[in-house]
Amino acid sequence: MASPEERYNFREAEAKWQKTWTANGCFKADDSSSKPKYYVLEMFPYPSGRLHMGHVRNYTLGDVVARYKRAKGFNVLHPMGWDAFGLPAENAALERGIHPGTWTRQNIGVMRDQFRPLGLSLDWSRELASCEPAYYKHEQKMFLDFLKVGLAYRKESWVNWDPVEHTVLANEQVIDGKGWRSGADVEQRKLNQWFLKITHYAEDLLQAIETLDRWPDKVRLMQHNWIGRSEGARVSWPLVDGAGKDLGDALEVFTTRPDTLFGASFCAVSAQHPVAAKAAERDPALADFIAQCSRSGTSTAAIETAEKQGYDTGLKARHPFLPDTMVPVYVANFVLMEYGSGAIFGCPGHDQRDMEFARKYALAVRCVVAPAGEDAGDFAAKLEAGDVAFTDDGMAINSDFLNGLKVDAAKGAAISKLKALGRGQGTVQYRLRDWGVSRQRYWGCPIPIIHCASCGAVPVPDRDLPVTLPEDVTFDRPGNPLERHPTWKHVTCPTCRKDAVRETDTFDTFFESSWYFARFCSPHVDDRPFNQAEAMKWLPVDQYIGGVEHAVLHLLYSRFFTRAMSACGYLNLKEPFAGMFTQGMVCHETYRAADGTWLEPATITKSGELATHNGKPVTVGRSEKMSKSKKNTVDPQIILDTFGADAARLFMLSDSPPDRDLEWTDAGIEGAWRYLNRLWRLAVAAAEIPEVPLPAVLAPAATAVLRQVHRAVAAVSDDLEKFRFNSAVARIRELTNGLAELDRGEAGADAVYRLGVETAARLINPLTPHISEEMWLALGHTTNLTATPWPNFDPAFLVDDMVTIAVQVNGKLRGTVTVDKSADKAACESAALGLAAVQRQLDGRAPRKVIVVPGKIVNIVAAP
RNA sequence: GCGGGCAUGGCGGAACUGGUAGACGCGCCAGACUCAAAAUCUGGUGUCCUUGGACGUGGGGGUUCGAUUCCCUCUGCCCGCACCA
Repeated sequence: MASPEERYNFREAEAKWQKTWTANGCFKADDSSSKPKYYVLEMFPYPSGRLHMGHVRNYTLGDVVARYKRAKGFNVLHPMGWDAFGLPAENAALERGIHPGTWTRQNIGVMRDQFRPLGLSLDWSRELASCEPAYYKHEQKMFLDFLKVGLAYRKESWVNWDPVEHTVLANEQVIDGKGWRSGADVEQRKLNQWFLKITHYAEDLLQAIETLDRWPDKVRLMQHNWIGRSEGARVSWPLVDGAGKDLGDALEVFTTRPDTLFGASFCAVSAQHPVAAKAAERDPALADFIAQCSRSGTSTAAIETAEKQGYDTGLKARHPFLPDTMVPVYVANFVLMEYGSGAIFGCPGHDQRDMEFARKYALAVRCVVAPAGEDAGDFAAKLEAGDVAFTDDGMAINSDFLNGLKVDAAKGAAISKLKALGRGQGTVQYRLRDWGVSRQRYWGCPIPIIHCASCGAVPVPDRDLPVTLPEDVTFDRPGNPLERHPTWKHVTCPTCRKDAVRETDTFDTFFESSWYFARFCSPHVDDRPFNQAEAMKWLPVDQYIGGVEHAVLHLLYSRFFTRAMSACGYLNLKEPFAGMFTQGMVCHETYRAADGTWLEPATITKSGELATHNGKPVTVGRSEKMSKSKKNTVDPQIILDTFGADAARLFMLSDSPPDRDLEWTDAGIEGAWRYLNRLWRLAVAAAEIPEVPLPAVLAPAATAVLRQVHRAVAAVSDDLEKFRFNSAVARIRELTNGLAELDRGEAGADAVYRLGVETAARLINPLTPHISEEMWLALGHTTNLTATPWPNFDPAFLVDDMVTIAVQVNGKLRGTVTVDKSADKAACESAALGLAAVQRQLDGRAPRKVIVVPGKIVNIVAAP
């Protein structure tokens, strides 16, 4: 049936507006604008070839911000690109024989096409793909600059080596000590790797977290803990051999508890510590023990709970304060080479790990700190007989010159003494390690270095950049194709012209994502990564949006890169992201058949509480993150085809706060679709009303709705500013409910109705851009909403003349009274006391006390 | 183990700095329109008893005239880190 109530034709409308926006260049960031800038960025996607609901949510959130800020008069930069290097492309090559580059570029094409129907306000003219030489050549240059200023270096380090795949594995790729794909036992190997000196900025990265006031506290805390600053002391313990002879060498130890030095009963070094290696030369059993420690990976939870084990080297260490006291030196499996100096001193009384170790190897336990208010002697006796270390604050005992000092004071005194004796000093230690960027992979950015037998590691000269990946590679054998390519790596040394080989490692793919936000500011310059003036104009990103899974590494690496790029003259900036928002995941119920296999939502039939699959009952599991393995995914393509982009966007925005997980439901998307039709009917009705100014005199009902219009503008603006998109939708729905209920026969009601529908269209435009443009057009406007400023509100309409206040007796609600907004306390009180319900409660008793908060509440306290 | 977060109707969620708990939506119930269905519209919907009340924001306690909101404690779930000396 064809009538004004005809359902909204999203297919036609959405395609039309997408075309119009593109044709008019509505979303191009204007480099010469005088408006204030606003840079909105969502984390760029990996081109997996398929859009998923997580993408839809992520880019919708960013789009709301971009469109809102544009309406608020900002010159908005909202670009899009592809995080295009990475392992899946190599897996595709392995499984299907397709070249990683071909696969990746095909996927980009497919995904770009999938993005279009979402109606995102993106500036596609700045699109980039990190796998193209035009992009990655700049990071090769940057890396060489980092090398020059000492922010990049090469060192030997321990890696997880998969002997079957001939490759290094990331910690996440090692499961129970075995390679994730090969299943082979992972070995600890020493390899020459390139590192970026992120630790150079440890303190600055930590301090500057304070300035990131528009980041979630959670993310700031995670970064804080990741950097892991701890204050302590380096203490040196002169080494003595088994016969008591000084070796002229000292063991460097890091401790946060120099106040407990008098409780020391052993020292321990890591299995990878030089002292261990040296001692093992004369002791095959020790060598075995060390080998055993290296074999057990350092990454899995099982190993972390493993029992503490040690091996006595036979060496002794001389106590820094007590020259006549010696303690044994162990090699221990729980001491990490990468932290501090790879060696510790053990004080079993005041460290639980040391306590366990001491009990196992029958070492002395000596109490040197006792809690205030307890008898030191009794406490010490109990502690030394038990298995639990005391780690709280207290008073030093049995500790010579430290006795009587509280822990903090004792730490200071111990450090002063160490310094005076030349045996140590106060120091700050970080958990943060330098960033190892070498990967033994093909599909990444080549590291621009040439290894020459006589000149060492030589940077590729500028004139020879970029070093591009060879196309003719095969993946039929394990290992890195660059390594076994017949010609690619064989070159002459740029310095001495002798035969040399290229570095065959490529960069960690976090490298590309650490600076793409700057490239977006001037994506077309060729001789530099970006134009500095342009970058400084747009950066920092005003609002960055992405998943919390990148809360530590990607964000920390980008913060580091921004500093490093500044150190090399590319920028003059510390922090790349002024505002950060982490969105929740998209979840769905899970379904399992009787045999335990997962079933896709589309194959489930539901009637009431019962769910079936082909007539057989199905177990409905809890809602979990959409994943291929649990088959609980919903294909955005199907949703877009069935309901359109606006419905998908509206549902994603309205059902949950954006930082929380969202549960995808059929009912939800259908509800969103129904609302769009409701909106459209309002627009069709309003379009019939001629555009006239609001009359001076309005009927009370019309005034009330007019008030509602202004309130909605105020509330929605505030909600959008604060990322409360779900609440913004609720406010708009309240407004349209009010409009639908308005009696149009009353004076001025038509004009208010029209204004209300127009306002609703403008308010919902950032959320559902297509239908709002269509409404705007239907209402007779010749301009686009993309170019229409955000509506204003009149604060006078936000307050009512009369206010309804709650009346309580003894804190319990007994009724409400409506009084003039300027009513004083006495007036409120007498109005409240006039309520029948109040009198009934008082039952003749006089109020003992009356609390009046004007405009809010009257609470009458009656005698009990 | 350490650190952080969350807990509100059948469901998703709202409630600004302590002041009418449950906005808005989903679902459900009843009715209207229809030959019928869909769509749409109207009304209802925290729980328990009879109008009027009583109870109610994970459990227990506290502060307050008044607590979803602040404090203590317990329970459950989620996330991060994980022998970091």
